[in-house]
Amino acid sequence: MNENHTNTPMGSSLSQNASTFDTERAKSLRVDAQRNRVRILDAALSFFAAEGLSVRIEEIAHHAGVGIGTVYRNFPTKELLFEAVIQRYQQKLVEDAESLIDHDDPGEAFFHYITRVIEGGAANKALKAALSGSEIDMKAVASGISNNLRDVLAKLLARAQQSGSVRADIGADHIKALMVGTLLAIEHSAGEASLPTGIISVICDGLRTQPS
Amino acid sequence: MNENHTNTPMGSSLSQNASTFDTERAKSLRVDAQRNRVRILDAALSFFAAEGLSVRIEEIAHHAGVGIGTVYRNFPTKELLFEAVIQRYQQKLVEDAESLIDHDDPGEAFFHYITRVIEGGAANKALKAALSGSEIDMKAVASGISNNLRDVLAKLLARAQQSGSVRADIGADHIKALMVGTLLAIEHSAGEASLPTGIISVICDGLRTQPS
DNA sequence: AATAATACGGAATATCGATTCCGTTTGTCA
DNA sequence: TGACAAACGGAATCGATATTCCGTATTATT
Repeated sequence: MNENHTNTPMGSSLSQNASTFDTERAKSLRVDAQRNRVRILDAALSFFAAEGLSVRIEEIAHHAGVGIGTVYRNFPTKELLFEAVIQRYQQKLVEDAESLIDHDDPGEAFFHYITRVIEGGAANKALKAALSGSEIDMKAVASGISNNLRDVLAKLLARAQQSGSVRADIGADHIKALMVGTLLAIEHSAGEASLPTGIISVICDGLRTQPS
Repeated sequence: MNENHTNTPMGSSLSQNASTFDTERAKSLRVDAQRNRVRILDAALSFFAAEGLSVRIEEIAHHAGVGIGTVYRNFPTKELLFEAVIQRYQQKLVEDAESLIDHDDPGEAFFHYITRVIEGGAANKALKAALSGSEIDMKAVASGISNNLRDVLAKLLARAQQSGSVRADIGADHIKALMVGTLLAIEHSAGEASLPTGIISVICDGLRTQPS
């Protein structure tokens, strides 16, 4: 049917392809179609964030003020829609990290960043689903995030470690896993508003250079 | 149909009821039925642990060497079967904790316990599903675990804190959330065998009484 | 051993939600 | 403004599973 579906087994380059595809494609869309595409993405973001992957396409369509068919014309699959939504979020996270790389105090930058990501993502089921790779089998998304996020994280971490504020025996993978875990831990503690702070505190303290 | 379905909104006493129900009920079963019931629970445990809630009932039935109908006669719902499986696991966790309450070194007992639970549960998707309460909406299970586990955890924690080995600004809820998160963090890091150790280490260090 | 009471297996059914299809509507362009 | 292409909406289709049902087989009871 369509061209752009090489469905590469490895997802390394997929995120690049996908956004390129999306962007270029949008230019040749009729104005109403462009508007709808954005609406769909917005609706999808809020619903995925609030309820995770289980929301029905129909619901997203309705909230976006379009029919199901329109959703499918833009995103041939629920999974692809999800990917598109996550791509956006990922983009923000990465840019966010990049803006901190030149910060004066590497340690502060590092802790500031992971705290920010965790607090920001705590209420976002879409992000958690994407990070934890659970539900649906979206290897592409997962590794897309992995690669980009991992890179900036690695930089922030390395600087923080060199400055002596973060223990040296861990790597970017640990951080990534810990962020996912913390995110999910916080979700699990839904209710007690005070828990998140304590949990983040424990994690950060555990990451600091140990006294011994 | 059956009697024992008060479907209490609050799950406080549910776990007790359920296991009582299960046990007493079993006594009046025909011998072959008793055997099948156990087989089903065993099969369900291994499948749920390995693949989470998504396994098909048919698969569990087949592995247990019985027909689908037999599974349903014992557990009217997939959810109830899952609950029964989790109840067992929970039981073990609680007993495990209780056996450590009188340990000489409260701090050691505490860290030993959470480490053990996490390492033991790392490969168990059923436990993670139960703890994180994701997928299916099993409030009963979740709160059942919450209550029992929370109680023993609270005891272990209190003693560890009194002995000065664990920071005083956190509670059992934090621990529970952290355990869930760590479990999921480890799942996410599948692959790198070295990550789990590092992650657990970070958490434990973060929980220790801080030097400052 | 015969009968009743229980359990069993698994085909048939029910449900739920993603995805397809096509007649209708709207935007673009001459 | 008229004609054509591009989009639209949403009913109908498809697929996957949980769950029901009932004729058969097994265990318990006499």
